[in-house]
Amino acid sequence: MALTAADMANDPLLADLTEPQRQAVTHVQGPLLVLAGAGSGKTRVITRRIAWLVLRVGLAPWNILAITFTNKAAGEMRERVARLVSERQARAITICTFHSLCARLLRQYARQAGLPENYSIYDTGDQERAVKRALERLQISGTNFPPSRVLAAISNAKNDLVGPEEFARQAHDFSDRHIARIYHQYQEQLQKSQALDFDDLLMRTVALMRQHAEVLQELRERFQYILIDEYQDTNHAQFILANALASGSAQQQNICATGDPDQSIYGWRGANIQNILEFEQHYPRTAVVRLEQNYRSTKHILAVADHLIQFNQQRKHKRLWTENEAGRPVQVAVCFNEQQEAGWVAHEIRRHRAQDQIAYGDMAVFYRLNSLSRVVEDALRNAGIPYQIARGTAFYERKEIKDAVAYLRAIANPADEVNLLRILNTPARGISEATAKGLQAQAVARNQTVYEILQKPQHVPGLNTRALNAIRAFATLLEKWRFVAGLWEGARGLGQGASRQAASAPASLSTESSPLAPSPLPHSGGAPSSDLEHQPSLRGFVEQVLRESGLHALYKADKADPDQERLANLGELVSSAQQFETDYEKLHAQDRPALTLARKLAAYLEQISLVSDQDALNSTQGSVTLMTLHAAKGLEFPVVFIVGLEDGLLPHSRCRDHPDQMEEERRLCFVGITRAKRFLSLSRVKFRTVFGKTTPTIPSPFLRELPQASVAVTDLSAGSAGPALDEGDEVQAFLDDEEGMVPGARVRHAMFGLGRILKISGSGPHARVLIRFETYGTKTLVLEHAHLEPA
DNA sequence: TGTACACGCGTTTTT
DNA sequence: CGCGTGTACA
Repeated sequence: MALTAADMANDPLLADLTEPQRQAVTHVQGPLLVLAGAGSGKTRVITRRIAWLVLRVGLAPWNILAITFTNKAAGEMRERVARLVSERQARAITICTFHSLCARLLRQYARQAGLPENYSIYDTGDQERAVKRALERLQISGTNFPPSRVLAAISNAKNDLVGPEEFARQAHDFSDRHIARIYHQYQEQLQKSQALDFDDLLMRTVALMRQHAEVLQELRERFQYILIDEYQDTNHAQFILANALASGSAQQQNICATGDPDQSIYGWRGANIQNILEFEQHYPRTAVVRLEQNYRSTKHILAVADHLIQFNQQRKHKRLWTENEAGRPVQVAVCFNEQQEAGWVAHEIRRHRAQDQIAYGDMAVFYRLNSLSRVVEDALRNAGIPYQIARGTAFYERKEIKDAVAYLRAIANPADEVNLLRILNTPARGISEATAKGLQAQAVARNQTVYEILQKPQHVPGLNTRALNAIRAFATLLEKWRFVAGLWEGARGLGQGASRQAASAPASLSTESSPLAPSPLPHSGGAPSSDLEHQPSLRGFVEQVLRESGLHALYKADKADPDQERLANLGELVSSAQQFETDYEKLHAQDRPALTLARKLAAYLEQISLVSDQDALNSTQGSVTLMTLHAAKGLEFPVVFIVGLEDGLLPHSRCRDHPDQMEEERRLCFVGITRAKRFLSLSRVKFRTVFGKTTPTIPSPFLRELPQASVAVTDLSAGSAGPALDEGDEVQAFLDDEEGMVPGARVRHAMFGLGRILKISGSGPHARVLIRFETYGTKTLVLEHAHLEPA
């Protein structure tokens, strides 16, 4: 469609956009790549584009699929789109993460995917338990193959769509061959438990599409327009998935990717930056739009970010620019130790509030490691500054919550052994370790699930009456809950995989407005409680389970927790169930079959599995936000503090000697810097205490890479109490290129003669120089002791 | 079965 | 340093 300039100026969807932004919004046919620099109005472009497709092109909302990186981003995008189109239309658009899309598709096409509709989703904790069980079964020592490392290997394989068999074929060294066996056994465990891990969600969806042409066809017809945000952080499996959906015909390929290679920070998690760099090769007809004007930050902040990122070698050249005011120079604070650093941050926060009238909610503190939050928290608390934190120990990872959720998971899917075994004797109900082992052994011997064995424990050898009674009581309890939830198998043969038949209904992918809604699946066969009127609410059900399981009593009597914090957390879980139920009922008000307890429970469990910490962050204006640099992606704050700019921390020590990872660390720093709108402070400390050990630090090399004209250094370390500082530790030591000791300079050493400096790391007495000598090769020397002379 | 203590271990970042 | 796990005891 041909649009005149006048058309555009008059269209409220375009009027306030720049030329490149308009191009991105109005491009309709064929692949589109939007390379959006930080703060270039990407979200605005995406939401306008969706509105454009719906309102101007006339596309049906349910033909649009928008994929975001977090659930929170999805929610916000839906909200912003709803303001442009109607509430109802916005609801019909599929906006979600890759993982929740897959979770829903796998439930919708459970039959074709070879899955029960009520499969469990395993989180990291569940995965570790499953790996441990696999190790046990294989008689492999967990010390040589730590579950976390094994899981990382498995996860990498899955992200590359490499299954156990192929992994085994490719495994050539000792370690890989063992991991191959563990991988295989791990999958068996999951299969038996009817559980999927995060990576399986993607992998199984790809498999579903590959094996069922009719499903793929249906999905292609449904999702005619695909938008993927944060494309630089997609992995191989996600690429394949998106590509499969978008490749209906050569004419179609209505795929729009937005992202910024400079903000790719999830390489360690399998993200493949090549996906975005090679987008144009994948889709030859791609229209590329570059958004390089920044609307977010001051000139100084942007100069710092831009200067830093230019140090990355493997990068498409790009320059960010802004018409915003120059603002204040970026502060670099040198502190004595982390207490002083945190105290300084607290002080600055109060100052910004008093002097600049900036609300607490408009300020944030970023750090590389979650463990660094503690000191900052203490300081803010002492200063009386309210804060919220993207928690390191997530709500759903707390013991008591995992216990409670394990009950719900086991009720929904009794085949789920990890969760069933977790609750078997929690709270203690007379089922000993030995008894549990006996049950498991019997399950293996008879090739049945532990749940099935629980139903007829009399066949398990070596159980006394007490154990038998305990088991029967527990089994009865479980069945009762399943009955209440409408999941009871009733007369269906218990002997032949009853749990596999258990009918929990899927969380439907579509809404009432979709004509392509899947036909309602048969569910809750015959259970009397499928009568809506007589079912308890989800909230009531959760309360019932907490009460009757004894969990409530257990934590009420917990002497190790005098403040009853755990009990309060259980209360919070009940609230979350209620909150979910309210939202869910509103969303599915027209869809009576979706309102059964069984379906609510399944949907609730899915949400719990896929929700992340940062989704819980509320943007209330009342408190300062603390989070990791990774979590900061996609956000912005008028005031930003980044703490811990030290070598080994940012960049992290594991990245040393890995140029690729080093560049990712620089991007991470770049992401943090570009979150700031008006004020930015970077800080480092001279002595940091880690694991109770205080050690001198080396400044982050990134500090040397900042443009001096946009930086103001403050040294707070000198006046502080504590061990005397070295005399030579000057304020600007890390920024100054003193005495001509800069990379590239020629120098003379008393013993090694002439050479050229390749690199300098650190400052003051700890600075190290890497020199290539003409006759002695390359050496690293301590600057202080080397007594170098300019040559 | 529950409690108490010692030891040892680990710490990147997350859907 | 702080947590969780594992072991020894009551």
